[in-house]
Amino acid sequence: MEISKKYNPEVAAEKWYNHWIEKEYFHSTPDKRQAFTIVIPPPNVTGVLHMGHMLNNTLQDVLIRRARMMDYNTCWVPGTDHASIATEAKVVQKLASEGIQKSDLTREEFLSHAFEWKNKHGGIILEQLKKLGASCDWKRTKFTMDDDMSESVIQVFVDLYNKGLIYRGVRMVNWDPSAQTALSDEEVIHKEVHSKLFHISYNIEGSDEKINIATTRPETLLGDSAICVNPNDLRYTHLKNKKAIIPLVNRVIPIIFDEYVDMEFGTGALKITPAHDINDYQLGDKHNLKTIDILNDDGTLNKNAQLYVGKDRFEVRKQIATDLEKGGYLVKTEDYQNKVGFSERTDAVIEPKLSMQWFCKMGEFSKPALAHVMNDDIQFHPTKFKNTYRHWIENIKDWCVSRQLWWGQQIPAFYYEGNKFVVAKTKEEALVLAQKENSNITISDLRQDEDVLDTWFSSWLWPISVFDGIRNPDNEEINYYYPTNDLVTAPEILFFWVARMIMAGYEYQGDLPFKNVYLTGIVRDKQGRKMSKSLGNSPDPIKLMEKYGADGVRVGMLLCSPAGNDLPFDESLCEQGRNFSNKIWNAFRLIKGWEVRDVPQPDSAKQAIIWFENKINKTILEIDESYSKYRISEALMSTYKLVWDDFCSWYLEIIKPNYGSPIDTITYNKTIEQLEKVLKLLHPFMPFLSEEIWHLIDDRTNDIIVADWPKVEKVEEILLDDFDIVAEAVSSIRNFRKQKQIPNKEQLSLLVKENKKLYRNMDPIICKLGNVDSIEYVSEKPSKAYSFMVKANEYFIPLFESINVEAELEKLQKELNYTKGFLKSVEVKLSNEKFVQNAPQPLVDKEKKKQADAKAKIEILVDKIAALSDA
RNA sequence: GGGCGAUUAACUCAGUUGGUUCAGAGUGCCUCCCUUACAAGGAGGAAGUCGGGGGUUCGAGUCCCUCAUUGCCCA
Repeated sequence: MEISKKYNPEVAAEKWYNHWIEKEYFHSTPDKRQAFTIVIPPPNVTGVLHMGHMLNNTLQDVLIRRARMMDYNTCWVPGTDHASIATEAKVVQKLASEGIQKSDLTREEFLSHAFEWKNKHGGIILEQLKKLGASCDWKRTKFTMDDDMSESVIQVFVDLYNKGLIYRGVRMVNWDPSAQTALSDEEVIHKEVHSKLFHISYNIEGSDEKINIATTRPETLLGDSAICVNPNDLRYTHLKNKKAIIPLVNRVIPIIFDEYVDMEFGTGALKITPAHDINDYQLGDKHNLKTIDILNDDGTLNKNAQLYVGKDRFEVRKQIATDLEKGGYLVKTEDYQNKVGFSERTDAVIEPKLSMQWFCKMGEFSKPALAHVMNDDIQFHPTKFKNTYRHWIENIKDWCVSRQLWWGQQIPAFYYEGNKFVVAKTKEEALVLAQKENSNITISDLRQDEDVLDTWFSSWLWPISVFDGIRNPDNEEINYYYPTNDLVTAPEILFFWVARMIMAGYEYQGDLPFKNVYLTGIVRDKQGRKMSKSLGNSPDPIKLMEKYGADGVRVGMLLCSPAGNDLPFDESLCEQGRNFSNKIWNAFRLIKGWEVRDVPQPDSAKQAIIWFENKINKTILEIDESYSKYRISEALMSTYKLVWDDFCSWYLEIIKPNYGSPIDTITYNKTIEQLEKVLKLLHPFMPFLSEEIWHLIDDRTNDIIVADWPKVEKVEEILLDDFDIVAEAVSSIRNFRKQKQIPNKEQLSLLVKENKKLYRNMDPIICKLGNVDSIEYVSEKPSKAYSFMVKANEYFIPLFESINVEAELEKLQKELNYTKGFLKSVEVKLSNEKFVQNAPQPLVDKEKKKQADAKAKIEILVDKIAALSDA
């Protein structure tokens, strides 16, 4: 069979993915084994695959594939969320391009357009994940607005309402005038902006005096209810009981006193606009001020403003500044930097707005959510996020769960007789409740709340609702798969999502939703910028996979992504991944190319096998350790080095038969055995390549995807140390060849003066790799020879030409100086009484041994130098 | 403004409860080699006063204080 010189990933990928699906390896049903569950962070239906998804889902796939090999019943549930604001915006936009306004449609008509859009675009990311090799249980694919999922959401809303944990109330909310909906605090991004601070003077009623205030939002003065100063501010004490007159509209407002006002800031006088600023609102509440809302939902001014009615808030800001100046009210304008909230979805400037919304109380929920993270029932990786989490939970505010949109679950509150309402799963149930109040009410009198629920109000139930645990809390699946094991997500949504899932988990299952939370970094470009569509700095993951293979990209992503650290992405990482694929491919090609015959096994091969078996066991220990700490990049690096350095560079080079010669059966079989172990370790990282080679090794029906994860056997550390000595000797011989320009083909002899007992079994390895014809142990150093040392032992390569005495002396002198320095540092320690007294005994003994070793070595070096100098 | 991190080689990062001369890995860089698995490769090599300053200790990259720089979260 002819095997291509380079690995072709595309063929293998498609072939094996289809094979795995056919064999239903990804599909899980409860059985006797232990479950290992991951729920995907549902990507948004509007999206396409980006590098963040690649990283995130590669990690999940690695965890799930390893668990599968460890014989867990693995279940990775995929799905998407409906992303109400983003999706509704897209649908509105699409309709607009067809000349249809949302306002022209009924709710039902709009939703049918939205579902049509979702059916067309909603599955893109999941399809793309298949290219990556994601081993999700596709039969379980969920969408947050599937009927059963929506039912769960509504059920929870009703339940929490009945428990008194959901209420309706007028509150200051974050209003997105572009999407025309309220947002939760978490959806507001505060950004530093350059703005202007306007100093405006208000006349005092019945006096010539004026009072100056400073504001970044002069247009809001039309909604002012008071001016507030600090009672301790001597500049203003005389204004008690006075009133001020709002410029331009000449409305009279009181001057009030409150220590809230910072005397140092601006003029020390603050205009109070309770309808348009959260702090002002609280002050207004305290002082019983009028609330004058001057804005329409779209950000234009309404008739309460009296002036500029119908104009946009930003336009008015410019206009009013001019008008104030004309009227002599504008004292000065200065440049100012402040933070302004923007909508996460639409990037519109957020308007604090008073409105009637639904809220979910967080107080009780937050208690278990905090406790179980702090006591590590739920572990965060890396742990540093516990602090951030605690800080947020401890300062949590009630969650605004209503959105003024149509795309989502409509709030199951039904109004009648004006503002009276009942909350129930269906209109029919609502009627029953309403009729208890008034038996004359008919179903047509009931009007359902127009608003929908926040998308996160769906997502927070995700680990439960995908197993139908809300509607059927005791069903077989939820009992089997819940709690899930690992959650892999971005720190950005720690509060949005992770915290709330924990709350929902304890509320509805009385248990944690997952045991481990792996927080990934953010994928950035080389310049450290976040990857975004607008910057166009994100590579197309599909193209990357075409270029480097899915395995190559997976390795590239993981190589540099320690948990919680940002990942400065560079294509060269995928290149490294591809090169690694190729390296493995060629190692396999080498092995497969050998003719196998019943010939005697060389000693070198025998020793190499013993060594590599220990080496691989040691590495498996390291890898398992790394996995248990969720140090996935370290697990990969250990695997990478095992393959490249230990297996390819050392092991294969040792057992490789001479060109044209066959390999003996024992060595060949052992080598295949080692290769198979290596492939298993590789499988979570490189599923396609490992499966491909697995089947090229042997025509077989069992697949590596469900093979057993290698078990660690005993590690003989001493053998590993011995090999290190051998390796060092080989390197020294290679160096010597290089210096003397002696080709590898030319055989050398090696003499060893053994000052410390060596394990000679591995000598054949030195012969093989160094092309040494014999190793002779001597008690006297030969006169004409190149020499090097490994530990305390001296090695000599006899020379016919004379050696370069000067160079040799220099080399020896250098080593002598180093060793003397070393000895000195050890002796300083040992002569320090406090060290000898305080340090643990084994450490002191170690130091003594070091001292003795160094002394012995110095003696040898001094001898050698003397001998050379004489010559 | 409040909180939490980070700062180790040119780059990205390890460095476990302080204890071998301890400063490490991968990549990149430099030298040599198209040798019969792989040039997407091989064999070697150089590279850092562990951000600055103080302190605790027999001993500090590791613990404490402080300053600087930087990132994230929240207001």
